[in-house]
Amino acid sequence: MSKVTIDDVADLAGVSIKTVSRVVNREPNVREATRLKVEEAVARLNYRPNLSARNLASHRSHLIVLLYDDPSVYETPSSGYIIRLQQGTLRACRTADYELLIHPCNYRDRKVKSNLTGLIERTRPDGIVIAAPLSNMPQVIKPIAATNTPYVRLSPGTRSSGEFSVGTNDREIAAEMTRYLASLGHERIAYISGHTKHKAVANRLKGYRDGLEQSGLPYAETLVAAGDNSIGSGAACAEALLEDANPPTAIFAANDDMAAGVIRVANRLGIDIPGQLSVAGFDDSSLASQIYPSLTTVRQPLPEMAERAAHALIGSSENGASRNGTDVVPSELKVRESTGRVPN
Amino acid sequence: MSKVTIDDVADLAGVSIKTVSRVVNREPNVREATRLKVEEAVARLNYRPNLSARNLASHRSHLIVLLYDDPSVYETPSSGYIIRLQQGTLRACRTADYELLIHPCNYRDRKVKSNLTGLIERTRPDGIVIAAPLSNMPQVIKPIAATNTPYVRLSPGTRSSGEFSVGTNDREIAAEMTRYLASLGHERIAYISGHTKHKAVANRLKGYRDGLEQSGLPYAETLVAAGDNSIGSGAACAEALLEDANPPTAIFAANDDMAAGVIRVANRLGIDIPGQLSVAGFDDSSLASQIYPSLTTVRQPLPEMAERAAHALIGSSENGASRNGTDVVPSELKVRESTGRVPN
DNA sequence: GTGAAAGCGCTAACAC
DNA sequence: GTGTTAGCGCTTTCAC
Repeated sequence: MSKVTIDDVADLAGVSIKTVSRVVNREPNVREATRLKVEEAVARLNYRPNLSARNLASHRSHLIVLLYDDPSVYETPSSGYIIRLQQGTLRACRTADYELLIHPCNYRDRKVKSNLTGLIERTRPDGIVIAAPLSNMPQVIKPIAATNTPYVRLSPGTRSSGEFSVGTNDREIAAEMTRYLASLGHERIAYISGHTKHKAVANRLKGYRDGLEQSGLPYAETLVAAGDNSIGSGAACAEALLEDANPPTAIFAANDDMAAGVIRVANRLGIDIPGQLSVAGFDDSSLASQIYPSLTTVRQPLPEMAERAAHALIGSSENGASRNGTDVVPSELKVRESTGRVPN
Repeated sequence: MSKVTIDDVADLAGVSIKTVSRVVNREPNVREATRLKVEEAVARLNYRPNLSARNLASHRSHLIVLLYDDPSVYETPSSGYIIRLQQGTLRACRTADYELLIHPCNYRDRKVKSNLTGLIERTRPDGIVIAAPLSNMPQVIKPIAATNTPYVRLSPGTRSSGEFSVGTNDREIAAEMTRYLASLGHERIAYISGHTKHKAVANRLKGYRDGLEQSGLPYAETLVAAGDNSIGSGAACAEALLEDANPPTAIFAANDDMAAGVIRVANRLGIDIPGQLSVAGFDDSSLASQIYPSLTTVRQPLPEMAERAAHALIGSSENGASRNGTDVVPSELKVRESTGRVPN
């Protein structure tokens, strides 16, 4: 294995190591000819700067941490959710020569704080991307903020000033889905809400109400059931909703897993989807396109959101320019087989 | 944020930095009383050694890389597969104070080699866990081996001497599944094979044949279809198998996605599962328990396998003792709703 | 524009 | 058992 160091490159190029450093770090004040010489030497020797040496000297680690809820605890979030987040973050890291450290973390644990400060002090990441629902938990955010490590929150649910976050249009897209169902003739559209800890998910309920109103449909509490994001809770809510004397003709669940629970119950009860009942989810998890019938849902641009977050972090570590405000990357409706016209 | 260094600890404890280093690294030759003094100072100051400084001085990075097939390319491997691998690797890392770098990698890319050597030269990981199917691809293994970075292959499919790998009993468990189906009275048991690139998956076909033989059933080429691990290919194979004049009563697919494709086709064709057709998969992906009917499948101990692999790597980097041979962690049958007695 | 020297925080090798 | 001295490979001053 080649242990090419900056000295080797400097020797070959006939310059000082400082100049090599300048070229490698794309700093200004290098004559074009010199730059070319150095770049050629770098290529010839296949030189790669040593991350650790770089970090030690520069107090920058070229490391980004992706923080998300530990799926091993309750099997949520779903693996697809995490993988898409990782993909986006990795994309940003790769183009900028940063590495990604993943850190699933259980917010219910008493030791979250020491867990997080330990991680940060050991690895000194240049930035932390915090996925929902951790992104709106004080016990997660506060220890991180206390270390002065830059971070970006994903779908924090609420806006807060002085920091940067990336979200999507949860509320608007939930309204759009509701209007879409109404446009199919549905008048009794039920809603299964998710975990209230997840603020962005809570916004979907508001969107549902907006959508009803925009469609001239009344809001009825009997048409709203409280799930907890799991398949089982979706099934339980569906049973409760469907045994009503005047059952809904469409059910909109705040995530795909719960929608899958609805489909499961409908299958068991011999209710045809979408003939007798339309079902819509949220997330476009891998499940959504794989189950039968495939699920009409909302696709969140998770990779893009994570990529923007990581990109902002990398930018601020490179040139100190930290952004603030909230970037909104719009979600989109994915209409599939599980929704159709209201039965007549 | 505390920037406590080893000097601060040494000062407070009234010893030299070397002694602090010894205590922190659990090296021998420290008097118990001294050790306690130092440990107290470490706790009081909340000292955490700086990873980069450590790495630079010791040529060990306390970093483990998990390498797997890039799912963004063909949506395989499934996200559940990757997440379970990550969980196991993380478990090993966490207990030993190592960090995990994830590296999805596209083996079809011409630049795999420079991609991998670049990663290794930049981060100098103490070890690499290589997931299947990358674990049996020369274009992946060779560049890694050339860098002398310790690695462990997961489910390499074939054994090779002089190195350590962790696998499972693919062949035996596939035979067991086949015998299980036979024990339900099935005599026409079809098999849908997966990607031949994945050697461990190829072993499942051998297991299927073993199982038939052990059950006194003949092997028939017409009952074997070649899929490519995708849902679509499972569906296509199912259609081909089921339109036969004498169709199978059970279909065993080499992975869950293909089994889901079979179920999909059966649903469309109005074939009842498991009443008229039994379906079995392999992997116990999240899909398996979520679809209807839930899938009888094989659960691979992926987290345990990855954990053992990472653990071995960490051990060899700590004390230089590298293992070899193959550890086998057994898979187990998960009998669910999709299999039942043969129709009479 | 470029280079020389200092030092980031730690561990290795060797003294004591 | 414990401390001292050199670096690890880079970036950061600050000269030139």
